[in-house]
Amino acid sequence: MGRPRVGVLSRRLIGETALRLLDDDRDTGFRMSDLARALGVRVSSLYNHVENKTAVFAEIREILAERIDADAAPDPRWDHALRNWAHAYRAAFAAHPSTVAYLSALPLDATSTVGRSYDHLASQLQDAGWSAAESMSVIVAVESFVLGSALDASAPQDMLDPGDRADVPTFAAAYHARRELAEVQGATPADLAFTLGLDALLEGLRLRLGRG
Amino acid sequence: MGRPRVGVLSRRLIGETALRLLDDDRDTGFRMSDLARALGVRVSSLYNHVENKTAVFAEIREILAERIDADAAPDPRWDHALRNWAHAYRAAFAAHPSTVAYLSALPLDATSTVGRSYDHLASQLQDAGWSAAESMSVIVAVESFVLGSALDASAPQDMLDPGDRADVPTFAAAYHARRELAEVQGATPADLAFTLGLDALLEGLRLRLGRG
DNA sequence: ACCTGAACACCGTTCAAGT
DNA sequence: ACCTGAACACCGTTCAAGT
Repeated sequence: MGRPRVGVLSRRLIGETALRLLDDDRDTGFRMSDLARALGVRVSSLYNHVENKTAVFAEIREILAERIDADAAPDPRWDHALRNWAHAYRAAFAAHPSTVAYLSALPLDATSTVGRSYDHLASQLQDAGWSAAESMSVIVAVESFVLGSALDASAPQDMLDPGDRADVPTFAAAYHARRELAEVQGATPADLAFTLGLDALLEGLRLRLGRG
Repeated sequence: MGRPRVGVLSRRLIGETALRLLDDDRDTGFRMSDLARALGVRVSSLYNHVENKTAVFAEIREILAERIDADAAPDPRWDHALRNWAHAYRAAFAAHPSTVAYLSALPLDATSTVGRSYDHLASQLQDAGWSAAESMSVIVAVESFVLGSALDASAPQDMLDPGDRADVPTFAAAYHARRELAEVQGATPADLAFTLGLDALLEGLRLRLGRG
């Protein structure tokens, strides 16, 4: 066949296709051969655009990072801006649960888009009175919470279910109470923990800033 | 060879050895063949004790969970108990950074030891005035933060380094300020974010409970 | 009940050949 | 510059044979 007249592949297209495959089949991940088939191409062609499979995941993260950056509504109040960012961040993962396990394993890096989000938030935090060093810690702390919550949310629903274990009665009761409360509120149990935790975290941060 | 007079392998021993291998070589993970060699045994022997490689990771988690449960100092004050648990949790991961990526990908489950920790904490939280449903959310929120922070801490030190990028000046300055502050305090940047975030989270939770 | 050796299966990656 | 086909390499897992 040789080189096609018009380029059929690109790093971005490969990433988008891989993301779609992950969404379609939550359990099994994707194989490079799946990816090639979905793109109407042979496996070896992929390697003209990505170094290896890890680079495909990195591209997926870049795609999600851009979405987060675009979706996070700016707000003049630093705590609201942080909250919006956290919600957009988590929503991106919630829309693609099966990516979480792969992306969280990739060490965070300062890719272009991620770096830009950091830059905006750091400015705003420092304007509000946080020191330069603290502003980084605040961002990383919120991001850590979001990532951990996304991992929790991506786990199978009944993964914590104590079932009929008699040795942990309080845990079992609390587990079912949380599940029922979530159902009533039309949310998932993971949503409840995320909202509760994020609100508490931001409240604690406000308080700390207020104290100087 | 056939069956040895005295059993040389066990699920626990396999897990402990795998944990040691992960500690020794941070980058590459371990192969089942590495594990067998370290145990003085052939690969196929392992499968008499573990179903597959994932089960080895599950055993590692069980080992760490027991350590966390043993190390978390109880305290009559619910917020201190939570804080001690969070610190023990993170310390376990800090001692074995290369496990974090693997274990965080394993969905949380209610293994015996983890379930027991949950049970104790849930009791204490409810005694302090949290509802049953809330007590679960509080525990999950704190655990999510710890896990996310552990992922952050396990990433290479300079992974966020914006380097000489001119497009993100505030981020770059904040990044270096945090690094210097950490050095002065004899901690890692990840430690600073963890402590700041955990304190804020607990402070926010105290406040929320106080408000009813 | 449990270790061994050999084979299998799967899949990521490489590379010379082609246009 | 980029797709193809074929081969390679690595490694997790299985299983009949042995004690």
